Formats: sequence, structure tokens, C-alpha cells
Amino acid sequence: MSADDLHHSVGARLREAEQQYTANRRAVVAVLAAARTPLTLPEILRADRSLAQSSAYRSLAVLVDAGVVHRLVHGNDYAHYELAEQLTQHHHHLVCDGCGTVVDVTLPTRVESAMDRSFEQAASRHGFTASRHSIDIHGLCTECR
Amino acid sequence: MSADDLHHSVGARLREAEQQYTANRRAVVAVLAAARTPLTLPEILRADRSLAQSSAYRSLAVLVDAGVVHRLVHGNDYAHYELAEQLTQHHHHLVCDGCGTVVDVTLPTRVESAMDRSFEQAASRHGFTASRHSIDIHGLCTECR
DNA sequence: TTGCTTGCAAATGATTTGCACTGCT
DNA sequence: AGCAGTGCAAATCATTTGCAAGCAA
Repeated sequence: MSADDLHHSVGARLREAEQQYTANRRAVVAVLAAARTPLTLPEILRADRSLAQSSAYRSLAVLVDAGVVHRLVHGNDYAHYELAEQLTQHHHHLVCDGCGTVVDVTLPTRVESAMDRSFEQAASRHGFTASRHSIDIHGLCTECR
Repeated sequence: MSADDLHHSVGARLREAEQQYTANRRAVVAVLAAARTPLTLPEILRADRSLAQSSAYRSLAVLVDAGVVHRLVHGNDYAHYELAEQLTQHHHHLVCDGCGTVVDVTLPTRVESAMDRSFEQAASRHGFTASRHSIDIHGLCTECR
């Protein structure tokens, strides 16, 4: 997806949520789109020095609420943020237990659909209605090996 | 596993970690073993009024460190704690997006091994060494439907 | 003008830690 | 005696929020 298309989609989705697509929010989206991994707040601020911390948090809250951005929590440190799957593609996370780095991975469609079927069954067995799943594969990255 | 066996295993594991199995730690393990779902700290304190908050946190830290207890983080509120899989069985989590409740679910062995194979491939493609995985199935529970 | 957004500084709240005391070993 | 564990209260730190100023509709 081109940068134009991306901002267009995000703008549309924000309007649906009765929110404006302001310069600050656009800047946050641009930083996340440029990154190849989910970013923490300090990383976002470092990538665009013009952003104020509280405004970045507020922009992210709006974007998360509108379903444009996803918030990942893996411990007690900073949360990681990334563009929602509708804007990129369905994927999961490789989490390094050494340094906390998070990397996106995709799985074969065959595996995904087999998992989905299995998850739905498991959920309904407990009276849940499953809507989505997220998988964290923990291990060590090249650096921490 | 009987309560005796459980405490015996936990004691052994703590000794390996050069830690004592004190009354407080035993109490925390007993509360977690009695629960059928992962518990938050307030829930643990409510289940055993004799525990002090800071001591409960400290006991949990030791138990997590020794690999006896697992800590689950799903948002900004309290983390959930449960006995580690070695003491129960390998499972995943059903997370209610409405009230935050977490329930354990198990998946068919066939599905688990298919996933494991797929995860290892995905990890190695990114230079990671995968050691374990955790799956959160999000949706709504009966109450929040 | 009316209301949403922003930035600063201050508040919040889950978790951690300093310290003095208790209890094993 | 010496060291680990405990409980209270205070500290920490990611995140949220109050408020005054800026900006858009």
C-alpha cells in the first residue's frame, strides 16, 4: 500500500469514528508505517522529534480506538505499537526474551485456517465467541543467542 | 496432581533455584492451585487475607523466576498469575475483551504439533530460536455477549 | 464562537523497594 | 550470630489527565 493510500484509508476510518486526521496523528501513522517492527513510545518520539510525549500517547489512544493501530503489551516496560492488520496483513510476533525486540512474522494460510477452526471450537466449548487471535512466539534473536 | 505432589514439586524447583519454600510462597501457590483461572494480585489477596501486598508481589517474583508461576499481561490493569505449565498442562488463553476475564483452554495435540513446526520455521526464517509459544484467543464471554 | 487538539506539568496507579523487624539455619 | 523473608510505607515509572493556549469548522 502506498503512503497516499495508507493515509487515505486511515483518514476514512478516523472519520467513521468521528475523529479528525490531524497533523500529529498523521505523523504518528507515518512513523509506524516507516518502521518494520512494532515501536515503543520512546522510539516513536525519537523518530519524530516534533512530537510531544503526551500528544503522542493521545494520538495513539485515538488511533487504537479507531482500530488503526494495535497496542502490544509484553511485560512491564513500554508497550509496542504497530499499524493494525487491516492496513498491513495478518501476522504474529516473534518476541526476543533477551532484549524484548518484537518482529512480525506471517504463517502459511493453511496453518492459519487450521488454527482458526481449532480456536473457534475451543472458544465455544467455554461459551466464548472468538473474534481474533494473537500468537507470540518466544525465543532468542540473533543478537541474544 | 495432588496438593502434596504439587507442593513437593514446587519445593524441589525452588531449591534448585536456591530459594526457600516459605509459608507465604506456599500460600500463594495454594491460592493459584485452587483457582481454575489465572488470578490478579487483588484476587490473590482476597483469597488469602493473611497475605501482605508487597510480600505477595515478592513471592510471585520468586516463583516466576523459578519457573513455577507464569505472569500474563494483557493490558494496563493488573497482570494475571497462574501455575506454570510444567505443573499443570500446556494450554492457551481465552481473553474476554469485555471484562478482561482469562480462561485456560487446551488444543488437540495434532494442532499443537502442527503449530510448533510452523512456528519454528517462521522463527528461523528471522534468525530467531523459538523456545515456546503463547496464544491469546480474544472474544466475548457469556456474560459480555 | 464553539469545540477539538496540543503541550506542559502534575497526577495516577500497578509494581518495586528501603528499612526495621522477625524467624530460619 | 548471620542471613533470608516479611510488612509497612514511600518511591518508581509508564501512562493519563487538568488546564490554558492554539486551531479548525
